[in-house]
Amino acid sequence: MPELVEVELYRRMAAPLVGATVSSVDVVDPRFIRGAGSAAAFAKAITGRALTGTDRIGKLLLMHTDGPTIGLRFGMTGVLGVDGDDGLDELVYGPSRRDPAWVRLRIVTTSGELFVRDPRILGSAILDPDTAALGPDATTITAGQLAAAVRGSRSPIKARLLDQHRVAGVGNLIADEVLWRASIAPQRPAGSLSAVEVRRLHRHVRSTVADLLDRGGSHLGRMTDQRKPGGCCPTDGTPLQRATVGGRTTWWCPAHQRQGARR
DNA sequence: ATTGTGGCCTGCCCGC
DNA sequence: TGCGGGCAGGCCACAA
Repeated sequence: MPELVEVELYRRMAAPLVGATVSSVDVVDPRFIRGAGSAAAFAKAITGRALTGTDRIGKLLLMHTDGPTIGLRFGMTGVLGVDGDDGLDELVYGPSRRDPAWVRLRIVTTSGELFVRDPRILGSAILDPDTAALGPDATTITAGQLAAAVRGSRSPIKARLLDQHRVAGVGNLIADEVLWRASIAPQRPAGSLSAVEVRRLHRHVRSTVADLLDRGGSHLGRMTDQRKPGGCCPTDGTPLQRATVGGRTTWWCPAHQRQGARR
């Protein structure tokens, strides 16, 4: 599913359109538009505007104009296309087909066309999204910021990583990969992590996200393909365990991600 | 304030 | 062969 990694790739696809002008907007499915105003109001607000820049905070893609900023969220199955070219071949948990009926939004510009295909409509488009509520982006989060996000909480550490208000950009697959690499059990109360563990977690958040960007997908981690019944830890061969943590399906290695605090 | 839960939305896959 | 149930999870509304 689109996590920070996919959305960053989408942003890079959209970046060449900066400088172009929006010539027309087709809200194919009005359910895709969130926030105040109707689909018609959305189209009217950005038609004729010049695209002035792209940005990304966590999983939120921002396209600035000389008017309102366009915010795009991709949910779990959303894919961005530019000029009819899908940048990503397939999404984990997303259908591999490319049914034209799943296109929910189309923005035509003087330099090319941008569209969002989202079968389940879990994504959305919104004007001038509230970005203040998002936590620091996982690609650049500092050790101090992560420590603040974790401190004093009884929530499972995984739930804390998934909370976009605390850390922006980490989704279910990245969270499992990070905790696996950091040798921290996902259900550990966040506030129970030692200072050493928090620093270790911070290093792994930053390095894992960078690594997954290099690999080109949040599903391309070292343990991701073992997140299935019968899957084993790539490091020590221990059968991975599965449970719901923070409301999400969670896989971890019971041997090297132990419940008790370590070191 | 924090923390947890259910609903949205639909394609896909398994078992009958 | 068709059908129903379960599952996937990002995000938001809502409850305690």
